[in-house]
Amino acid sequence: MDRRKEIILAATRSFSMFGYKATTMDQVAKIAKVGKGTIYTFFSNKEELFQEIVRSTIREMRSEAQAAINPDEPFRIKAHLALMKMLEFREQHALLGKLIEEEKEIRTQAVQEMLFEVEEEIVGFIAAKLKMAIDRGEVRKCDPELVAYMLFKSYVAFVIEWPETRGEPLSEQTIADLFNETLFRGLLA
Amino acid sequence: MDRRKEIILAATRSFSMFGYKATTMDQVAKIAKVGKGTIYTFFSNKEELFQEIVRSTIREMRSEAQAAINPDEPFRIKAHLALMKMLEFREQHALLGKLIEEEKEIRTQAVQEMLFEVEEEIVGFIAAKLKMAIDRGEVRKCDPELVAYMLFKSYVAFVIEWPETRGEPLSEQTIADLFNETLFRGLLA
DNA sequence: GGATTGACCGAAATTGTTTTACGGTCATTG
DNA sequence: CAATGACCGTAAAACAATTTCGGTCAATCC
Repeated sequence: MDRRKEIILAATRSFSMFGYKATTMDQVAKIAKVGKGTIYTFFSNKEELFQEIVRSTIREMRSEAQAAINPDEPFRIKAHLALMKMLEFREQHALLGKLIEEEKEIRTQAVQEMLFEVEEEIVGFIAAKLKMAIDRGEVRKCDPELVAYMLFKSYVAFVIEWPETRGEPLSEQTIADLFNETLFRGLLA
Repeated sequence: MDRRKEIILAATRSFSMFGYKATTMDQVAKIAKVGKGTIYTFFSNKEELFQEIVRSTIREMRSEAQAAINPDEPFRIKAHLALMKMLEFREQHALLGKLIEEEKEIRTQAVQEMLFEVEEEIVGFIAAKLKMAIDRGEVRKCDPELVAYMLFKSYVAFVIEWPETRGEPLSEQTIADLFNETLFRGLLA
């Protein structure tokens, strides 16, 4: 049995169930059935252990997004599916869901930083697809980073914030239509 | 001297300097040079006094936005100028600036509610202009409320959030160009 | 003798208690 | 009878006492 893997497994479960702050190194050691000192032979501190785990979750999210799209489809379809998939992942995945909750309620610094990395990954993913669409002439020339950022923020606004403040969520079709008739339309070459 | 006016003046100064929570009714009474009980003959409680003041600030913001635009200009110009003006007002105005700070740090409920009204005012303002543009055939048919919401959220993202996370602010020209070439372009009839 | 451990340390958070401050009232006052 | 400020109950701040936790390292084990 691989001690390092056991530690990561235990920490993942604990972070997912209790969040970053409420997870103690003693707890992780106990679940992983190792001495607390052993953890520190693999990870220099709690935050590094945490970062490693979140970053592997981010890679998982990227894989799922990649798997959700078909390279042949137009950019607007790819962007919509990828954004919806990643936003859903962010909310549904046990670890990230717990972290979002913790950020809202406790504002743990380490958590804020990692959720920012999640955001960067999503924006970066969309920016890369957008750049490809520009290169192949499907989309007009524009700053992919800025437009990807706008897409991300707008999707978050409609998928997450709108239901929170206005009560009723918007259907996925409504959101897709809205973007098709405004932003994506303006992007067409 | 008008007691009611004096009270509003005193409360405005106090809310602007110390925020909602840190303003006490004793403090307001002292500044206004009235007994505390007198305040309660005009306002039923602290929150109502606060609401009255914020709502008058909102009207002030609307006036400034209205004054900043020319009815003859195309929607994209009006929307840009109005959004920039209102976002600037929101950040620069002593009262609203203090409230934004208080919301971030203390999350006072009464403050959250009033800042939500500020947001609603901005979105409503843009939605109204958008509806007019649609009626006069300048802009394609769309849901004005949803598109105005997207505009607001995107502008906040670029004007306020981008500089906070990425360090460097974007020039107003960069922002205007970005929207002209994407969202506004997609809206054209 | 290198890997593993958990008792141990100081800092930081939590808990429990006392004191203070505050929003709102209302009997008194001018 | 409009205006006031002492007064009330609650809620928050302040303080003290206690516990918890991240990280270390001498002792232990294999």
